[in-house]
Formats: sequence, structure tokens, C-alpha cells
Amino acid sequence: MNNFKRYLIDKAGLSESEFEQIKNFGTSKKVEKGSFLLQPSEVCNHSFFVESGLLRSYTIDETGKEHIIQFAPENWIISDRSSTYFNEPSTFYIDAIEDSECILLDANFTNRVCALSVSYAIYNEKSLHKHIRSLQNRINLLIGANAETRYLDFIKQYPELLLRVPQWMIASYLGITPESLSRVRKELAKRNFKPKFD
Amino acid sequence: MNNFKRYLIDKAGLSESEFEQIKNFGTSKKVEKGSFLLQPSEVCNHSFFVESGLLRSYTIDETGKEHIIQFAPENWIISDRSSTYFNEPSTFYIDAIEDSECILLDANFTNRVCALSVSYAIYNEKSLHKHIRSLQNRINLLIGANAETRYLDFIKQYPELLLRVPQWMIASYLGITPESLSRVRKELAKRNFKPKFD
DNA sequence: CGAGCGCTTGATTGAGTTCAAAAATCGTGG
DNA sequence: CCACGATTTTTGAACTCAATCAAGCGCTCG
Repeated sequence: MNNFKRYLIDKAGLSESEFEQIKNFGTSKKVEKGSFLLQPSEVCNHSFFVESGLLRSYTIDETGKEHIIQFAPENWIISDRSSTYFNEPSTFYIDAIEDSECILLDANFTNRVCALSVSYAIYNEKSLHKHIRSLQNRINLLIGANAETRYLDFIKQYPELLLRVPQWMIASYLGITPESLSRVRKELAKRNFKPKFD
Repeated sequence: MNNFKRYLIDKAGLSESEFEQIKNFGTSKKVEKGSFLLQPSEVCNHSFFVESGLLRSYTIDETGKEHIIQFAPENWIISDRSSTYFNEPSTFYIDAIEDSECILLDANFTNRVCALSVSYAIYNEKSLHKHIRSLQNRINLLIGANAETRYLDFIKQYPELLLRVPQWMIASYLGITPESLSRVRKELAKRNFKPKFD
């Protein structure tokens, strides 16, 4: 739980002693590549904090196509907020892209920690707003931008995922086909584009 | 402020006396069709509760195209949450589609009312989650659905707007051109589709 | 070592855009 | 209340970006 601890203390502003009080609200779980943490029709009873590895959430539409909603590498939380909050069956899958370790947080984790720590409550509200902002940004891209622009934005926003996530999943996240992404990359290479890592 | 009052009491669960305490946190304002309540580069200092009329928020991209983000008829609140919350300049326009009357709520309205009323705090959190859910739904549609499906979904979700909002704005909301929407409608008419109002 | 998966490439198709112009509707002033 | 100009909607034709279908290559892991 070391990452989890650092996350709560450094990011969410908990004190050491507050962390000690809440650390057993979450239980650690190993998930191997390909195994599921959530499937459609289940109500999403947990959030998953990623200690190590990489998870994703996605839906499958009527035609059988996957649409990736989110990637969650180390120190990210992934869940179906709506399902949890409204106690509705989810439409998501959540599974592991890599062998991972995560902390299961049950539905009222947030409430309990908020009750304990004002600074966590503030952090939580900030997260909600960040989430909204990123969803809004994605809508803007989907409405206004072509495949290339969306890919470039992805690289800018998630450079650390570029090398870890298979290309067809990135395509799915961007709402294009793997073939199209391959061509976008080819075109970028021709124009001598290289992502910068620093 | 009658709608505003009903909204806070019936929906958000305030008592009459709580409402009396907060009612002067908001100031009423008439906005005539076409006039702006927010423009890009301003920080969004207010939420706007729509007493009567119809507002919208939208962006304009590099190529000069409008992309409508949201419509807000009576009893809706519209704003740029991210801009307000993070105190960043907005990228939105908000203007009036019809002559409207709205209540200006300043940035800490929410905090002040939350401090006063637990039930409002709960309602507010619920609104945030609903907002997230609707954004997520829109992303799903943009990624997975064609123009016709998106239009049908719009009709289902906002039947009351269908007759009030010009078609080119609906097209903009759906992320298609007015010409395309016209063709979608023609096709639906040919198949004898009629929206149901009940 | 071979089967399967991921990525690439090519050829074709198709949904939606663009551009242009006509038809319908709206709104405003005389 | 009508008329005229402006705006919105419709229609048509050409075009474009990305999807689809199909085939081949390379890698890995069983």
C-alpha cells in the first residue's frame, strides 16, 4: 500500500495518523492481466486504486465493438462513479491490461474519509471537477478534431501510456479503428514527428 | 424568483426559512436574445439559474465553427464549472437563445448554501454526479453512434427543446452539420418517424 | 515450431462534409 | 397586415476522411 499511502498523504493531504485510521478501509488485491474487476449489470461496489500495473474501463456496444473509457496506471483511481453513486447496474467492464495490484475501496470509503479529514473532502471535490473537465475536453476533441489531432492530444496528455498500451486500445480510446491509427502514425512518421519525452 | 424558489425548496430540499436566508445571494437579471453572459478569456464568476427563457453555452474552434455544449431552459443552471472552480479563464460563450430572465449566483453561492443546508449539499453532490453521467453518455454517443442515433437520443432526452431550438444549433450540439441533420430528418420522415409527446 | 495476435498496407466503400443555390420561414418596419 | 430582407432549412453534386474488408508480415508464448 505504499503508493496508496503516498497518494493520500501527499496528494490528498492526510496526516500520518489519519492514514493509519483509514488504511484498513481498503483491501489489497492482485489482479492478473486480463482478469475482470467489474462487468456490466453488476453494481460497481468499489473504486480501485492502482498500486502497480495498469487497468482500463470500457464498454461493448451492440455491434460488439469495445470503446475504452479510461486507462488507469499507478496512482490512479478507476471505477464507475455513476453506478456506485446511483446504485445502478454498470455498463462498464474494468479489467487489467498488465498484471496489477490494486486497493479495493468500498462505496462509502469517500464519505468515511471525508468525515475524517477536511483536506480529503476538498481533494475529493477537486477530483470531481478535474474529472468533469477532462470529460468536457474529450467531448470537444470528439466533436471538433480529426483522428490525427486526437492522437496528438492523447500523446500530450498521457505520454507514459504510449509505450505501455497496445495500439488497438489507444485507437479504441480515440474512437477510431486500429487501421486508421496505424495510418495516422505512418503519416506522422513521414512528416518526421517524434513524441518528446523529458 | 419563483422558479428559483420552487427549485431550491422542491428539488434541493431547502426549507422556506432557509430560502429566505439565501435568496439575496442571487440577483435577478433580464437578458435579451443574443446577449452574452460569458465570453472566452473571462473567468466564469457566476452560475446562471434560468427563471424563464433559454440559454446555451458553446465554444468556437480555430476554424470558426461553433460547438454547442449545453442548452439550459427554465429551471436549469448553466455555467463553466471548471473555470469557476479552478479560477481559470473560460473557453465558453454563454448567451441567450430567447429573451430570458436568470438569477446570477456568484462563485461561492454553492459553498454558502451547503454550509446552511445539508440537504442542499447532498443535492449538489448529486448534481455533480448527474453531470458526469450525462457527459459520459455524450462521449459514448459521439464515439459509438451515427448522426441518426445521436439525433434520436437528443429527442428522447430533450423533447421540450426540439421545438424551441433552431435546427442548426441542434446540429451543432450533435457534432454534425445542419445539412446532415436536415438529411437525417428527411430520412426519418420517409420512414414515417414522428416524435411522441405525451 | 506453429498458431494466434497485433500491426501494417492496399483497395474499396460509405457516412458525413463542403460548397452552392433554391425554397421556406421569420421578423420587422411601413 | 403585408412586403421585403434576413435567416434557416432543404436539396444537389462533388469530395474527403475514416471504416471496412482482405491479405501479409513479424513476434511471442504455449
